[in-house]
Amino acid sequence: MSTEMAKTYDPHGIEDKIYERWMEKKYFHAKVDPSRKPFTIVIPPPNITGQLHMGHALDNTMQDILIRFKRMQGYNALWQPGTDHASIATEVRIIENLKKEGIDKNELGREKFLERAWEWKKEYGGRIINQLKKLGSSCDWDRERFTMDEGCSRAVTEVFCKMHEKGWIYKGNRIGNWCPVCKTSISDAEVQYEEQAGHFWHIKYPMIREDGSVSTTEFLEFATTRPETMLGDTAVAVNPEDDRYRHLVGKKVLLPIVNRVLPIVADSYVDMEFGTGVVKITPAHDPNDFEVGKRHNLPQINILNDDATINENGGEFKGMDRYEARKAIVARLDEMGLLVRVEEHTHNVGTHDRCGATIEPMIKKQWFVKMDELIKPAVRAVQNGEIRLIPERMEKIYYNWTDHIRDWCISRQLWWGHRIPAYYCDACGETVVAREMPAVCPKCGGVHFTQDPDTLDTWFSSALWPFSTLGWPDRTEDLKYFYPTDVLVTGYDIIFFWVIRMIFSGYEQMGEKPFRTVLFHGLVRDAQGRKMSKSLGNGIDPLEIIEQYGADALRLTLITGNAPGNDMRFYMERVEANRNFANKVWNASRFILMNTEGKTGIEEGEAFLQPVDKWILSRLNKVIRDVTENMENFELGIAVQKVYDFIWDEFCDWYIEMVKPRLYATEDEKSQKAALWTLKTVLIDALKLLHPYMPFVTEEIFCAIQSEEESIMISSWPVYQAQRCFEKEEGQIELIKDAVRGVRNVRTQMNVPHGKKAHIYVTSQQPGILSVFEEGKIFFSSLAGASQVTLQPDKTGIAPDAVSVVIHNATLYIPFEELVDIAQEIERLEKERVRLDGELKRVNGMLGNEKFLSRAPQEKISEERAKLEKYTQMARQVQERLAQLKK
RNA sequence: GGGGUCUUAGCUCAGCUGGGAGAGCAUCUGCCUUACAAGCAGAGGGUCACAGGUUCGAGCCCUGUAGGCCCCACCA
Repeated sequence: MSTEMAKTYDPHGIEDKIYERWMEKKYFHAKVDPSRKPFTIVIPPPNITGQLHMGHALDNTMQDILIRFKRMQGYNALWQPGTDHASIATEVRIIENLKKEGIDKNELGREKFLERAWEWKKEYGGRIINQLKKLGSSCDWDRERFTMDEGCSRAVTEVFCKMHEKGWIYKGNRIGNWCPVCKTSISDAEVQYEEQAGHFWHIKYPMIREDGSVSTTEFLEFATTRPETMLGDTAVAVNPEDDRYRHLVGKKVLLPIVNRVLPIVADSYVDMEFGTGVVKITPAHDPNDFEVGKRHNLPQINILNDDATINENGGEFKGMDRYEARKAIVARLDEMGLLVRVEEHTHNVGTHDRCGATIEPMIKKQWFVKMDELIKPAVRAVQNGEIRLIPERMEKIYYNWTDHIRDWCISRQLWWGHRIPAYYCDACGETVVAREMPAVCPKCGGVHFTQDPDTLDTWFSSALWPFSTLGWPDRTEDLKYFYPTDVLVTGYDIIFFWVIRMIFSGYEQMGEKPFRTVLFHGLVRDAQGRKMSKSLGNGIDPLEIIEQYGADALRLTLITGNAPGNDMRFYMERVEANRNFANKVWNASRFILMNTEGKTGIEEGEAFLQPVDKWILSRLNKVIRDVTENMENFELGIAVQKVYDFIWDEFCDWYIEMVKPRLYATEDEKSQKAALWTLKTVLIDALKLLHPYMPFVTEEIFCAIQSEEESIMISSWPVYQAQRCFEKEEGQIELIKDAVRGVRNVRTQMNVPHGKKAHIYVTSQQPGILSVFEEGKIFFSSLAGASQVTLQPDKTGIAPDAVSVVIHNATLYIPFEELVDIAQEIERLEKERVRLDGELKRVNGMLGNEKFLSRAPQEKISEERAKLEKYTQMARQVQERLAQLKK
């Protein structure tokens, strides 16, 4: 960068240029190095279909902050990147595209379809990676992985086979969730319940008499939300305790339309209080009924095709769509006089989280992972603190899931994904699960096999991500060195899909946790607090924000102003405010650069530090300590807030303003060098503290301001230094600041024009205080409009109508030429008196309380005593002044 | 039905282990002071939802009430 820095910071061009340089220099690359401590984060792999959205931006900003922080602290920091094949999401997109070309998936065939999918991956898989780069993400791109690459696929097969050998993966005929649009089964976690307005149809089935004839007078009435499922009814059930129906148990009713005879069974599942206390039982299309059916050995009659049209078991309704059939069946029942009434009814309907279609419970042969044993170490790890969840409340949500866990349905009737390594003997049908296609059937000796057509749930491979990306199942050096990883950063919305599954997979396959800490964040919502969604069109594109305001401003916006794990609202005003901060940093740096340019021997300045230099160094020192501590506790927003306040308030608004006169005065070279040295030193450390959050602007300035180090991102993190702690000077400068603020305040209140200077008298009985002001005289002329500063023990010679400012141990007087409104001045001092009286009352209340004195910590008591002393002293000064004025 | 969470300035939110209520934006008043008007200086504005309790001391801990949001379960 040239000495000519632009007046305002423009991130355009700068960001891309810096990122390219980082890449060329391989700063992101981490290699195994036993002499250094590793720090590892694996990225939640974005879908190859994905476009960067605000959720990604937040997630990756947090990870980048942690990685950059640790890298600067000297850790061998690895951020392992990659992408997810996202089986169903991608498959849906490819089918859509095929449709546009008029091609049907099934006609195309599996092989050709997969070719298309890989082409898609090639074309779009890198898109989101480039978008992550725009954000500044310092991932080790040389290690980029993909859930379906050779290594990850091998890991998947390995895990499937191992768990099958253990008996923890099994194939079962069970009722599951079927998506009739995607034509695949889905796991419980993928079902999203939506409240929908529907109907409650009250229907009655005629009783069958002892002699087998159908009663025309006796009926059993019940209600249903899905009348079409009656085609698959195989019983009606009542509660065994229900006196109304007890005598009917064992008798039969006639299922109208299909004329099937149904037994009346007793089952405690039926709630007597609800509806009529009678439930129709459809074992093939309802999970509860399925269980009831098993208990009573009821037949299961599947009435649906895979596309949710009625199959041959539906008789005359065959071929109709499920909802058409519903209408037709209701109409028929009405004709038959069996429809009692229809009620409006809102109920929860299960939908597929990908396509929104209403799912149908169906009995299918599917592969499952048995969860009861697998989950145990995962629960224990969180209980005993081996894995820490942040914020802590996530633990309860975690247990809430683990306590009610059910077996995980992992097979999907899709083509894009890891194909299940199960092979069926063409001759005898024997199932062989193996890492490769078997040569000979162990049962019949047959040599021809057909592989299971299904693929695995996309989360099956992501569950292995923390170790598959490091080389597992091979015992690689990377794996030994970087595993377990340190932090996982993700949204709380995928705790069940992903986090828990990684944890149990880590323990099962690696015998160890996959990460030490899980840092959860919330959702980024729009300014009205609504979820950003395509359908609402309220999404804000992070790339547009970066284009307009820069990545640094976006990052800061996402990281501040909300507590960990909470949702946040995204406001353009906040982005602007943060862009302004970047500009503030830029301009402060520009100022320092302008003043240091061409100056030599600045480093000599350290020997001639003045109190104000020591004050800012001491403050910086404490900020370094606090910020580091906050970051180590993952309090990222709090940490950066402190950096922000330090830079803007203390460094820019106070320190820089305070040293300006020393920079402009050339006669005192030592003082000037001390100021320049301090400016540079504080700026560089402050930039370092800020770098994880705002990597681009800090790098640009860092490179311009110094030439010793080639990049801020590989510079070392500032550390607290005991010798930079200057308590005395901190106290002195705070006193000066109080006085300056006081003077400014009265000047504004008295409407003194900005250019008008005034003589300021500082009076104090304490010589020590006067000497502080002696050194601080200059600040009053530069910051408080003083024409002259006079120090003296009392008010001798000061105009009686001078305006006064009371601070601790000193009173300042400002005589103005114009007549001062005495009444107004009295009012102002009265207000001050009231304020001080309030403070004194509070302090005296505490110190007058026996119990406080006996129980409060000593430190707190002496703190309050010091305040008592201070306020008493100030109150006395105000009183004295009031007495004078009222004379 | 089970669980979580929120209620703090006009708005959006911080407030980490209990010890004198904060920020950004907005509002008002002055300033183009040679780093920055994307700025500087100053000001106003809060019974920390309500009611109890614990404590020397509560925005923070406990109990209850009211209202909002979310997750899980899915009673046909």
